[in-house]
Amino acid sequence: MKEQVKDKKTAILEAALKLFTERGFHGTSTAQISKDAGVATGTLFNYFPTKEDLINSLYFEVKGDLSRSMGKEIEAQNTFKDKLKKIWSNLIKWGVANQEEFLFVGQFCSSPYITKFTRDEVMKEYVFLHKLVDEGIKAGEIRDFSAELTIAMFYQGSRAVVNLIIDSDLSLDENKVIEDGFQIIWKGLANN
Amino acid sequence: MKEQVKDKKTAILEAALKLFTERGFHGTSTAQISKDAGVATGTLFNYFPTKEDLINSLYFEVKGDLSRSMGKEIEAQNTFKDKLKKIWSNLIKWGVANQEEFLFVGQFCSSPYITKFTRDEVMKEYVFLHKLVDEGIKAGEIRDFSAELTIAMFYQGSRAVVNLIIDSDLSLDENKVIEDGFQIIWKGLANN
DNA sequence: AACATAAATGACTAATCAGTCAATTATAGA
DNA sequence: TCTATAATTGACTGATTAGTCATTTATGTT
Repeated sequence: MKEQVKDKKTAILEAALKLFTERGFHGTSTAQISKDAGVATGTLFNYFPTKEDLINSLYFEVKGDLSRSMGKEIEAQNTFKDKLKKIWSNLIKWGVANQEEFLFVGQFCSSPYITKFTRDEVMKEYVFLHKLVDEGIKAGEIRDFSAELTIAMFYQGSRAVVNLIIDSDLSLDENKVIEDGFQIIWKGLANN
Repeated sequence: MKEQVKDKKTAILEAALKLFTERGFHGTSTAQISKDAGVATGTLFNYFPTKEDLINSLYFEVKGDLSRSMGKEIEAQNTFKDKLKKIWSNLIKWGVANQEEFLFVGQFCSSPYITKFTRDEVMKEYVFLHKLVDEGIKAGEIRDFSAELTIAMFYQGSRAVVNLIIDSDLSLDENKVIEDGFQIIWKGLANN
């Protein structure tokens, strides 16, 4: 794929991300996306046959980025607790640094425009978290609740913290609330 | 307001709830809402001057219902922990029993179609939770993190549990996961 | 029954939508 | 430079949209 081609495709995806997040799927016209991206309406449909293809591609890209960020530097952590803490701060820092993407994922994770295929593809990238939690339970590091419940509480907790940081005025100490949040979730999950 | 009048208004709100949840704000036409509600398109605009008025009324109603359900039988609980536990199970049971409403609130809580006025009106009903948490902190029942963080973790945790119950097959023991979830969040928040 | 008022109707409109396609422009190899 | 192919364009279309309004129907009072 040539230089300029990639630029246009990227410009379309970026414009779509911003507009979908601001105004939703049906609230955003393809004409508007094209205009924001600085391309003709026809160009959009060269890269994405339909509007649904566009949002599915976008969802896939964003979730992939989140997944990669989440897993960064995990190997370098020695203890299970440190690994979980790293994932916690990775998740939150990604959300704060990529607020549009964070809101987009929140809005469209259970949207009917995201196909089962896209959902399944995305899921594959999160297997490692499930594995890690299973290991943590087996090793007696965290309490033996279902891994699904554990992951859901952990993930939603991290989203709660991001929302707090986003909504707050600037006086809020970001690192403190990340640390406090982890204290809460870790104490909740840990074995004793 | 007469009997039949209320019926039509209610029918419109119910149809709107279902369709907005399924297909989003712009994805749902007023014609479709009217048709589902069994009224003429003009009738909808007698009760709600614009589509935005409709969704704001709906949001207000649903959030009010959630708020009232959340606070039920709190006075009957003796300890702070029991009060929090009651709120926890009230929140989750409301979500499970009102899945459309639950998804609607999740989708539209940060939507641009909900006005600041509606948001502020809704907020007023949640003051009591903030007060309760403040009291709990003062009494040394729960740890001294910011009330906002505490409430956010608690609320998102309850949503995590509802999502789990909704998505799961029927083999999942609902009461068990409510209880387990509370164990996690309570251990996380409690002082020692 | 006669009247007044309120509620309900659906055909209608101007605007906007996703997606098409014939024509144009840019790129690259010989 | 010539030719072939790929990328880009935007005017266009049939379908759909939120909202209007003149008219009809239902309700309540005397």
